[in-house]
Amino acid sequence: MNDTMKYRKSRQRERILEILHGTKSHPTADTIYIELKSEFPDLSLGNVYRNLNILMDQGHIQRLDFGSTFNRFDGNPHIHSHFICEKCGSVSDLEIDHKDQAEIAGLADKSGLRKISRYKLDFYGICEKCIH
Amino acid sequence: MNDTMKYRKSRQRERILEILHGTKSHPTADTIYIELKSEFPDLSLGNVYRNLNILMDQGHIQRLDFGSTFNRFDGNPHIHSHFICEKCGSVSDLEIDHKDQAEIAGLADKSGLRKISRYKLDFYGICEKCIH
DNA sequence: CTGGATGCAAAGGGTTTGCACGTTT
DNA sequence: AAACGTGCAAACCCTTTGCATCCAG
Repeated sequence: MNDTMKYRKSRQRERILEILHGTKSHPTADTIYIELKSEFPDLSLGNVYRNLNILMDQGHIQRLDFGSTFNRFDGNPHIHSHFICEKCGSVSDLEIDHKDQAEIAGLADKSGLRKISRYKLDFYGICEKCIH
Repeated sequence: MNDTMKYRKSRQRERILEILHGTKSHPTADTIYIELKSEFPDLSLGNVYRNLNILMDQGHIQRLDFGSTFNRFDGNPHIHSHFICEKCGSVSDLEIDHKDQAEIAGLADKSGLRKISRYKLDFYGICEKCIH
């Protein structure tokens, strides 16, 4: 898949993107599938995956993975940090100052000859709900 | 699995740990399996996985995952950063100063009520070999 | 009309697991 | 002897894919 391919419009794909834009929960493919199943009774999980891949290819979303067996999807395609609760598994966005981001990017440059294009910084712990 | 379980000694498990301690390549389970197959002709891939899980449970190694379909394993159980080549897929360790590490850990604290226990910072790009 | 989009079901592929046998303590 | 370790093969589970059909442009 690459961006020279052209995609038609599809109601299912539009709705998937809308869902991802309308939530901060970073849902799994299956969660999206369940949510849309009432709207599109014939919807198949395979098609959700197909459309998620197309949306990634179009640069509208990104796939997240934190070591679990399944992936999560994020309606924000730009690299940003996440906080993963090790108790309930929830994933939330984590804001980092631009200034700090630059510092982090700088760290990598210290270490050699590689050409670094991006980094991934995620935090793990116990979320506010689970802490009590 | 938890640390109240007791494990016996097993030659296969010892060798898996030796291999992980003796390489910087962060091999996959399958790579370890292939490497040990000549030494233990009856070795099964399932047993490699079982032992990798036990070694993780014992805190001797860690599992790494960078979004590929398969995991890699690291003989160094302590959190540290990696560099992943987006062309050849190789994974190498990346040293970060203690001072800088403290800074990164501090970033997370700025952002709220969560209890953060660890972070994961990995860099992606093109490695020295692939850059030419 | 042409070629992408979909549903369905099957296939993929890494990882785990049940079972009977082997091995450590 | 008791219980963990192993090989083997099957099962798991998320994800992808082949195919016939449907639908957008």
